[in-house]
Amino acid sequence: MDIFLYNSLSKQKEGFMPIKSDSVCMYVCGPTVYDEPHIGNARPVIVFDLLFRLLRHKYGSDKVKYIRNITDVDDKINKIASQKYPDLDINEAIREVTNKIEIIFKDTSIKLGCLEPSREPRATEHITEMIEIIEGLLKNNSAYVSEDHVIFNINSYSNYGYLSNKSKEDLLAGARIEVATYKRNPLDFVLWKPSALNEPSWDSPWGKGRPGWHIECSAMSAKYLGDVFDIHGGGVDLAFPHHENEIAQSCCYNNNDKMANYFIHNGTLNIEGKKMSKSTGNIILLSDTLQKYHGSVIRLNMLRTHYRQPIDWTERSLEQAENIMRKWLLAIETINKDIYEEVPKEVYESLLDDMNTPKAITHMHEYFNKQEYSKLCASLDFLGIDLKTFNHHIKKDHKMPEISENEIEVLIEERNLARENKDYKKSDEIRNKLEIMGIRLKDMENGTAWERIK
RNA sequence: GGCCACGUGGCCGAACGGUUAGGCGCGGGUCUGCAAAACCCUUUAAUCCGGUUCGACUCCGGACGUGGCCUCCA
Repeated sequence: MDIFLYNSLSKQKEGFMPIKSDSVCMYVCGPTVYDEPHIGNARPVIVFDLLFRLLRHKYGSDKVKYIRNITDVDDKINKIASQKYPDLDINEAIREVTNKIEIIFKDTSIKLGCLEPSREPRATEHITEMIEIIEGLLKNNSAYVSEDHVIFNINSYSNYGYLSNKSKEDLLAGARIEVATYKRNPLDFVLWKPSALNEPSWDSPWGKGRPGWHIECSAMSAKYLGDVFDIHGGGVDLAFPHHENEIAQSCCYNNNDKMANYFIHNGTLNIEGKKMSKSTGNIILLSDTLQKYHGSVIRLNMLRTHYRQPIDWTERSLEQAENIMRKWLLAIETINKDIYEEVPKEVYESLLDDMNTPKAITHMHEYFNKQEYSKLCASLDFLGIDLKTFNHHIKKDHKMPEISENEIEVLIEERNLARENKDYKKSDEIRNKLEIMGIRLKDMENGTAWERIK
């Protein structure tokens, strides 16, 4: 059975055929490490982790190469670095910022149940490769030097705009771009730019400077995956200009008509019905959400929406996801989780069909209803939804009440004594008292259990 | 203004040219001293206007709405 994926190049679902029949190469645009990861960053991380898992299942875990870059050269980074560490040398300050954010990002990815990519190359470690491509583009007349900048000449690539379905004419017509004096054409973009003293810089044939945004992906994807590879992924907002420019650069440099065979884009994310936006403060940091919800809940909530659909990220949907998780967890506790179980057919086939996770989750509800808990468990495992640590998360909650466990136990005993004496007024008082403190009692056949409520 | 995606029941969210999606929530019930949990039952749909068709939520056109990209935010 083939994997079917929606290819942004052809604008349709296609059966996936890798270049080499027995292995797969995938490149995904990773984070610019200048600020703490937010919920919007989580979507591509989770979506492409799922694709990685799916490909590994089909082709073998050692047959899939997944490269996710780390963009650690960017003017936003410079700004933050000089603000945060005004006393440090700019390069050291930048390293402080990027190292710190990179660690948080990786730690967060793990909490979201994501496997580590095969490699996470940093842009600053590939300046040489970028310069090499830029030199080649100059030789080709695909680029020109102007006012110490190296600029890509858009007219040297006839297919420009194909991926994002834009014509050069339309782009020019709608251009609100302030035309920089060093650009011959407003759509031309920067490959290399000069650096001021307070900006990071590397030596180059064009003087001390730094790379433009797009060139790093062309350089790193070629280095680790080859001139043409199977899958290039990222958020749909990257299709233009980022991926479009990458394609133009890579194809002109290699004299190819393609960079990757499949471009896969995940949809955008809104928060409580409104556009996510840093400037208006409509943004949710993953660290905040992770304090309230386990990573598995975030992951399940993300996968309840098909990856190409826009998601409206709401507190309510998160609560729903958590309800489902709790329900499933209780069921699964009754079975032996250590018995290895292959991913059930219905779930696997749903995922093969352009990663239809909502459909897969529907099947999981069916398993639950039919009490086929081992199938449910295997499905969760395949989706990377980790029940074991979710389990711990619930138990951890129980250990951190504002009143001590001892005090709770004492009150429970007191209440049970009252119940035996049919003093229900007193027993209800105790129940209410605990409820106010966030402790809910459950009278089971073999005693009274309690749990923290939110 | 240009290009694109989407608009399903209280909420989330699929499939499909003709048959009940599913989940969450609400309501009712069983259980319980009362609750909670669990289980059972129940509820409802397709933004609007045309067209194609024996038949459209599903295909086509238009309107309206939401969102994305065109401004180095995934």
